Amino acid sequence: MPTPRKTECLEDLRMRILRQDIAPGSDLDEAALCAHYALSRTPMREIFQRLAGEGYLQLSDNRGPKVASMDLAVMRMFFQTAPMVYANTARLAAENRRVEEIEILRAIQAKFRAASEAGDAENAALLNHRFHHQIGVMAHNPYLLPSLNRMLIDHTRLSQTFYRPISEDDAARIRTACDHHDLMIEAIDTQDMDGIVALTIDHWTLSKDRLERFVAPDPLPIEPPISKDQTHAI
Amino acid sequence: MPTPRKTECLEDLRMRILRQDIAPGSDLDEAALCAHYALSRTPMREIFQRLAGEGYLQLSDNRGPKVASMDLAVMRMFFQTAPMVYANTARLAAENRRVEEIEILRAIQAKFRAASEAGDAENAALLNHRFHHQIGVMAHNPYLLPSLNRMLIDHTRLSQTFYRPISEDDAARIRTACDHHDLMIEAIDTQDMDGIVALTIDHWTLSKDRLERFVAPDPLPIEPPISKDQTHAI
DNA sequence: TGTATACATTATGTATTCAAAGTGAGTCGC
DNA sequence: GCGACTCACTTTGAATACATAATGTATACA
Repeated sequence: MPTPRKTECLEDLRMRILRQDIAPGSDLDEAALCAHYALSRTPMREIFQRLAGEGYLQLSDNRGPKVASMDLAVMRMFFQTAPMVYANTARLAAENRRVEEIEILRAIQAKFRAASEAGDAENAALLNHRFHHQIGVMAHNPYLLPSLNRMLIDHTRLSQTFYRPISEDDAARIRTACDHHDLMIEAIDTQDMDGIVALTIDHWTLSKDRLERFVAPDPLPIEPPISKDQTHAI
Repeated sequence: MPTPRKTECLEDLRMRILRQDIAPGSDLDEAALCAHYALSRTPMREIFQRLAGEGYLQLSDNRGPKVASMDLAVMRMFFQTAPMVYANTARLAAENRRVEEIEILRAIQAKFRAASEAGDAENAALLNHRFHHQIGVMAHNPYLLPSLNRMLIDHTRLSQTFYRPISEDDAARIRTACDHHDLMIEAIDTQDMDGIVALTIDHWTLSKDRLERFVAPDPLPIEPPISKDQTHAI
């Protein structure tokens, strides 16, 4: 393993992007990050390359790295693609999961329930991410996993406000979502293919409605508001 | 743009992996590649990082990079996942394509037809790759594209023998596949959603049967033949 | 006063050097 | 004679030094 600071930096940057602590579309300052994590430029640039490969960053030549943006055209694709990717990975997870992996999923869910019931919105969103990522791992499908991971990045960024209940109706939604997770674990455990697909669609539909309310362009758009990429509105 | 040698090296390594010129599962010699492409270790390692992000290579700590392997467990997933990914990206391409992109697709198809009719198996496989990649680009869906690209890497590696007709029956298949491409272009052009999905499934079914015949584990397996990852046979 | 060009400064890309970890061969002890 | 340990060597990771390209500012000229 390389220096622990490198791993730490990698994890930390991922978390900060997922929490929108670093805003979508914003530029990263290589020198500042090097100083902050006490790393030289070489490992820092390796981290950038890796995060770009995972979909967190975008790299272009002779430019600093930029956090993946979430413009309206992309968001439209997000809502169009998510149910398919989620349903298929969940089905594969039920098919291919190993018993020891189910315990990992249960452990994540326990933490998720605790965080969401405690009103810890930030950690709830992150643990929800880990829950669905674990399902992706359990699918044992190297082709679908990169797509799922990209969906989850934006899903988690969008859901930053999701677990911060405003109305009693919102709180009820969160409880339902949490119960969904338990049911999903059982369906995966018993390899109930039809069940897991139906549950996943229900789970998606629940969050979809609320997520759509928070869809907005990047906080401080870098590109001009009207570009040829944004031909469709949501 | 960085030094042209770097771009050249990146492209060349991709091609060599797709052609199975570098076998799946084999290790890459950093020093040898640096010498060959007249690059120092820093840009070469950036290339490795990037290729790993795209799914061509696998990196692990304190080890040389390894070409993505194609063991039986993975191949099973390949055949299970491909129709879904292909059909969905094709449908999205028909929906979201821009007119100027169709011309690019036609140009690739012209070259593909020439190569396949000339019996140039290697270039036919590579141009087929570019054709389907372009459809992926035209889908304008950043979530699905990484999955499509990973599928295409293995599809192209598997199909190395596909365009080298043995029987007249094989030759007929290739002609059919080529005609499919033309029909697909038209369906995308006219935004015929149902048409493009049906065509894509047909196209997949055609190649599937022949691909399955060539499924084999890595030429020189590094891992022992029986590992806990290979619980399923095809 | 506006624009264009040249120069300075910053930021990005590459090469080299240094450090640490893994690997293999040889030898010593049992 | 077999096994384990040590030392040398090879390979990988990190840091620094160097080169090149991009950007912004200032000045000169129209």
